[in-house]
Amino acid sequence: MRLSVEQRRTALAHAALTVIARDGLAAATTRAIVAEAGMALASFHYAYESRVELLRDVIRLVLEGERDAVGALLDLPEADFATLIRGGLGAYVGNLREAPGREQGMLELTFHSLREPALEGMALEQYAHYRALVTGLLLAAAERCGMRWLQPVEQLARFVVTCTDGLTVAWLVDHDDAAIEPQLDLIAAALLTQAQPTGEHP
Amino acid sequence: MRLSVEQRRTALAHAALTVIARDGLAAATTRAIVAEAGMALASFHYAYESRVELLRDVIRLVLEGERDAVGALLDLPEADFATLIRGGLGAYVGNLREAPGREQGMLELTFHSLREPALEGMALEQYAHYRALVTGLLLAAAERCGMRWLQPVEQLARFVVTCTDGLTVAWLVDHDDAAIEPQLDLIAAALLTQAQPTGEHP
DNA sequence: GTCTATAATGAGATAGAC
DNA sequence: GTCTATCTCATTATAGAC
Repeated sequence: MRLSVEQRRTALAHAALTVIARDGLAAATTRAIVAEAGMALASFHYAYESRVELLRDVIRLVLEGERDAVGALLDLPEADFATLIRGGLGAYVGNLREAPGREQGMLELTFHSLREPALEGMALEQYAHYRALVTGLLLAAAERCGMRWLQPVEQLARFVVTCTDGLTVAWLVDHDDAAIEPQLDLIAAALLTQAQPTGEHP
Repeated sequence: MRLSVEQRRTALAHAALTVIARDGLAAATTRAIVAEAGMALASFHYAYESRVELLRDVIRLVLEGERDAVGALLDLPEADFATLIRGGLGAYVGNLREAPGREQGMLELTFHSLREPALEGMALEQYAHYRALVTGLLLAAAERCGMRWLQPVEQLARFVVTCTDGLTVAWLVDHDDAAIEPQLDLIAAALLTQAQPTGEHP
């Protein structure tokens, strides 16, 4: 069948993400990727200039997917503020447990971006995106519950991303579910100290 | 000059660590490592069975170095508890700023260990070591100030390692020194809520 | 547009002279 | 023990037939 360059690029980026999540970035050679996509090796270079050009698209692909996933979350359930915050953190861990290879793959891509000149700026873009998403969630949660944040939300979002990154590494290393819980409690408590009722919803 | 196998292994592990910190794990080929060590390629395989066998030694080398470095820290200065905790976190960030490539390299090694069957268990060993070191520091700080921890110190140590990992990723991505500070404050505050005076030092 | 075949390079590992 | 030279394999990328 005949595919447009755009279709081929999309298919390859998806295949690459699959391979990266399953086998790691180092194993995501062009050969492994085209095998996953069911294409001939030459088709890769017809669609992409080089492997790093594909990796840029992989990162952007994931960021788009996350925006959609978080967008669906913005319709927050009825719950008290503490439950909402703690539940949000728990939801991230749930996602991590469901797709650990994917989270590890994204961190591998981040580190690779930091070493590879051709990917300069991609890690920054990635993390600016993460923080923007969390900022949106923190604002939505506060509004939902008539609370306001006591320091710039961007700072708190950065703290949340820091914590989720750390939790990701820890869980990937030992898969210790029980050990995650008290950490989530500590993080949630730290966030709660940075919020107070607006007074508009008495 | 003639070197014993042991001397050669040590020299190669040190050279490997240098290359990994400077250029990344992916660039730490056997060729790059022997070049750094000023050896011939064949000498590598005289000392080591394979590349992964060397990587095991690299991880162990770093862990030993950290034990020594932390050992020197255990003689804690006279200071109030909050200052000590906050200062300890700040010290880690200082180390990160001084040797960012090294910290990135260690995370790359961790992820590589998780993907490479021949390195199975190394990541666990690495993180058990990190947590043990932090546990020692937390206990020493509490004792120094007549405080006791309100939950198992191992849990708190795990939380600290989680946070430092997250901070490492964040700082490696954007090198934003200013943005680190409020996060350290949040983390330190979270820890302080988990300690109280023993009453033995009133 | 798609494929097979192949170039060009760099990797880990080894043989064998000294 | 140490070296040069080489093997073998996997990689990215390209040429050129269809």
